Amino acid sequence: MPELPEVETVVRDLRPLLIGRRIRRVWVGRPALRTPWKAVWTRRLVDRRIETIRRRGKWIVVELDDGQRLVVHLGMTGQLTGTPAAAPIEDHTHRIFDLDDASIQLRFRDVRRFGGLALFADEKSLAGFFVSSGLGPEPFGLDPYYWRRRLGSAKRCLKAVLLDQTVAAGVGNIYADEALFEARLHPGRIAAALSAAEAGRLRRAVETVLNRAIERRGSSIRNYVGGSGLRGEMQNEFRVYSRTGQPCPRCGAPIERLRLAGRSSHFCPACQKSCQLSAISRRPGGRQRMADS
DNA sequence: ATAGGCGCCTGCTGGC
DNA sequence: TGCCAGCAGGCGCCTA
Repeated sequence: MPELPEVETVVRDLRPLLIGRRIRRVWVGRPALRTPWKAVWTRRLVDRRIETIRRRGKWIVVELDDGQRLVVHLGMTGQLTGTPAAAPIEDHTHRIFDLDDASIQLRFRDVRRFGGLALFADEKSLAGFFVSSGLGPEPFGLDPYYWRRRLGSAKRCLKAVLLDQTVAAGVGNIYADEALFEARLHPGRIAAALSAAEAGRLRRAVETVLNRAIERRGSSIRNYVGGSGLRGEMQNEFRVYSRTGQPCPRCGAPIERLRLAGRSSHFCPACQKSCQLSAISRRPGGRQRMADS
């Protein structure tokens, strides 16, 4: 569910609620999420103070005063919220952290249980985890040469490349579709076949779309809420995602849906041509790298 | 080595 | 009203 803008919103919401607070008690409901909870983690968290909260890709990193790092992934339906302790505990709440401010709790809730939490001993072991999982750079201010190299070596379609967290961390299904629309590129085009100009357009489109979504506090389709329990607003401004059959906001053609890389992909068949004929005609002597058709 | 497919879970929606 | 198929923001494992 939550992609970079949603996770960023959670982090920004949680900071004023949690920084400086000390964890007093950890309640573990269902231990077996995607990452099983280790009993020692409970002991290691008690009496630790929360120093900072940050985001890396779709991961939330809570830094504790003794150097430990509590990391949270929201999967598809995860919610990490600072909630009034008096509020009723909703179904599918799997972790509750009591704080020294007894009026508020940090709660983790996840209907589908694709998310999870883990505790790392220090920054170094957390960094090692991110490296070993191949987590790519943040999608802001990407080095254009890195971007072109990653696209140029990929024989798969653009949609698959955008979803690949080792290329850039944080883009998911919604914002991949929205970025491809913004860049006027067909999701099924082969990444290696892009011209330099097209690659640059896509790189900038990803930033544009993510920034716009952060300003709107992310997209709430069903489960997503920010760290204070508030829904996002970006779902009202989708140009293509979940708009199959509705008119393209640019040209009015009906939006189409296609299954790519195992995910549904939404695009405008008129604005996002699978063959960019104009790009080819501008390079008469160049290699015809039309790997898609 | 890469890339695609499937499974993990639960809940909701739409068609019959 | 009920049943069932299909679908959903992610990701890791398996296979070809």
